[in-house]
Amino acid sequence: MEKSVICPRFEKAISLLSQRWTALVIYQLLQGPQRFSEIQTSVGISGKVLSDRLKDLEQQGIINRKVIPETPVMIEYSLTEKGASLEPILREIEKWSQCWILPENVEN
Amino acid sequence: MEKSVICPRFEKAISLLSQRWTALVIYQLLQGPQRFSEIQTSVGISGKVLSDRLKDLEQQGIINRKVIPETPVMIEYSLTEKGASLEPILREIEKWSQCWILPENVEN
DNA sequence: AATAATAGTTACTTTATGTAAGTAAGTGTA
DNA sequence: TACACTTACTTACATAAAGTAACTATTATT
Repeated sequence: MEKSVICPRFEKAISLLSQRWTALVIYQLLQGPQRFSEIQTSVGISGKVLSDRLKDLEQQGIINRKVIPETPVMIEYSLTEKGASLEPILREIEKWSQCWILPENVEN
Repeated sequence: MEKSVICPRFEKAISLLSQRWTALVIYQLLQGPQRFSEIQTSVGISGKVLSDRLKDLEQQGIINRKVIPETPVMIEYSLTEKGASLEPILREIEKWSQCWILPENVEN
C-alpha cells in the first residue's frame, strides 16, 4: 500500500497532528510558553517521547526552544506563528469533544 | 507518566483522531459512502489496518457498515451523524495545510 | 565530597503497524 | 464436478514506535 489520492499537503498536516502526543503538546503550549517538566506533567507523557516530539516540532518550525541559563538550566518551549496558527483546529476538536464525547465513555 | 491535567473529553477526541489513518479514513468518507477497497486504494492503507480502524470507528459510532448482498458481497461504509460532525475539524486542517505546508516540503 | 534540580538519554520491553499470503462465500467457466 | 474470480477480510510474521526505569551532564548548595 502506498500511493493515495488525497492531497499531499493535507496528508502532511494529518501525519503531523496524528503523531501520538503532538496535538496535546501543542494544545498545552497554547496556554503560553512552558518548560520541559511542565509539559511532561500536564500532558502526561514520558520524557523520552516528549524529547522526541519537541525535536520534531522544533525542526518543523512549530515551536521555539529557548535556553534560560539559570541554575539549574531551564528550557522554555513556545509556539511559533506557524504553531499558533494550529489553534483553530484544536478549538474545533475541543468543541466537538464537548458535544460528542460523553463523560461516561471517557476511560481513565 | 499518566495523570494529565487536560480535559479528558478533549483527550479522548485527540486519541481518536491521532490514531494513525483514522482522520484520513473519515476525510475520505466525507465524500460519501464507500466500499472497503475504495477506501483502501484512495487512502493508501493496508487491508489489515483498515479493517481494524473500521471496526473501531463503527464501535465508536462514527461510521455505519452496510452489507450489500450482491455477488460478490460488498460492504458500504458511511459516516454517522457523529462522524459527519467531524467535518469542521478536517476542513480546518485542510485550510491550515494550504497556508502552512509548502509543496516542496511534502515528501513522497 | 555528597546532594539536589532540570533536561534530557540509554537500554530494554511492550504495543502498533506493515507485508504478504491465506480464507470464506457466492458466481461463472471448462 | 473442479477450478478460477471477486470482495472483504484474517493470520503469521517482521519492523517500527512508544512505554518504563535507570542513568548522565551541568551547575550550585550544604
